[in-house]
Amino acid sequence: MSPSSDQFLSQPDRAQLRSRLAQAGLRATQQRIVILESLLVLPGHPTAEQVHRRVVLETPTISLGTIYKALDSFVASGLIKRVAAAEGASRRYDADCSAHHHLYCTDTQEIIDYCNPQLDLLIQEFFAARGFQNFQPRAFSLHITGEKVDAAQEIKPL
Amino acid sequence: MSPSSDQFLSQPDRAQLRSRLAQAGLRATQQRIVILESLLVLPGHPTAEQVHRRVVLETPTISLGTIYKALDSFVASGLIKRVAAAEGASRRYDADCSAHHHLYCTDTQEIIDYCNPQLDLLIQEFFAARGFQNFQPRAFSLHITGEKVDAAQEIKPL
DNA sequence: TTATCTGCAAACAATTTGCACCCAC
DNA sequence: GTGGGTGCAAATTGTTTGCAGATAA
Repeated sequence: MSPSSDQFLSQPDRAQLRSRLAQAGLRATQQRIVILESLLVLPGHPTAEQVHRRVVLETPTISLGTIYKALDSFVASGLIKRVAAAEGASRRYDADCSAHHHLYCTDTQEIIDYCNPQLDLLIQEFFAARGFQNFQPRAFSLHITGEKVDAAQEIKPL
Repeated sequence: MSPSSDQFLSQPDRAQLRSRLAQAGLRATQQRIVILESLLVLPGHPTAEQVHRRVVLETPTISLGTIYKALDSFVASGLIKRVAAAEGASRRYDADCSAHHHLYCTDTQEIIDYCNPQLDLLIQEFFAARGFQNFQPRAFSLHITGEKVDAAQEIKPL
C-alpha cells in the first residue's frame, strides 16, 4: 500500500484506472472508475453488495444493477476474475488477474491473496514430472483454509 | 468402482449409506439415503437440481426443498462439503471429505477429483519450511483449471 | 453523432422458510 | 410416543433483463 490516507480515489488515481479500463477495451465511465477502484481497495475480495456499499458513498445515485453489469463486463474483458469460494451466497471478485493463491479465513470469511513464486515453481515442476492422463491443465491455484492470527501468536505447521 | 450395472442403489448399498448417516448423527430416512447415494454416484460434483433430477427417478414424490434441507444437514454434520467454484450460479457438493484436489474442466463445467499424496507431501513440506506470518493454515486444496482430453491426445506441461 | 452505459423496475433463478403431516428412533 | 424430517407453497435473496434517457469516444 502506498501512502495517503484521506479521501477516496487517491492512490490508484483516475488516470490509471481510466487507462486500465481502456486497455481492457471498456468505456471509462465515472461509475466504472469508482467500481474498479473499490475492487482494488476493498480487502478480502468483495461481493457486488460490498462494492455497492462503498461506491454509493462517492456516487450516491449509482444503482446495484450498474455494479452487476460493470462486474460482468470486467470479467468478460479479463480485467477481473470471479473467485472460487465454497462459503457464502454471493459471488466474489478479484481485481488481481496475475497468478496467485488464496487464504480462506474461516472466521472473517475474508479471502486473502497469497503470492509465492517458489511455490508456483515447485508445483509446476511436480506436474512437469508426473502430469495428468486425461486432462490438459491451463492454470492452478492453491486454496488454503485457516484463520487469521495476530503477528505475535505462534503458527503451527499444517 | 465395483461391478454391478443394473438398478439404483446397488454398490454403496442401503446398509452402508444408513450407517454413514448414523455416524454423522443424522436420521436415516428413505429420502436421505437416496440423496446421499446420488451424491456418491453422480460425476463432477452435482448441484441440488442435479441431485433432484436423479433422485426423482427412484422416489418420484421427493421435493427439491427436501434436497436442499438434506444437503444443508449433510454439510452441517460434516458428511459432505460444499465445493469452491468460480463459475456457475448453483452450489455444488462433494461427498468425499478426505483431502483431495480438484480439476475444473472449462468445457464441461465438471469438477473432477484429483488425489496425489506425493503432491500433498511436497506442499506440506514447503509450508513447514517457510510458512505464513499471520495465518494459521488448517487444510489446503489445489484447483487446476483446464480441459478434459482423450487418452490418445498429448498433454503439454503447464 | 452514436453505440454503449446507466438507472430504474420488473423478471428470474436459487435457496430458505413455515407449517401440517409423517416416520425413524 | 415424539422430535425431527418431509412436502408443499409462499417468501427471500442474489442476479439478470428491458428499456428510456444519459454520456464517452
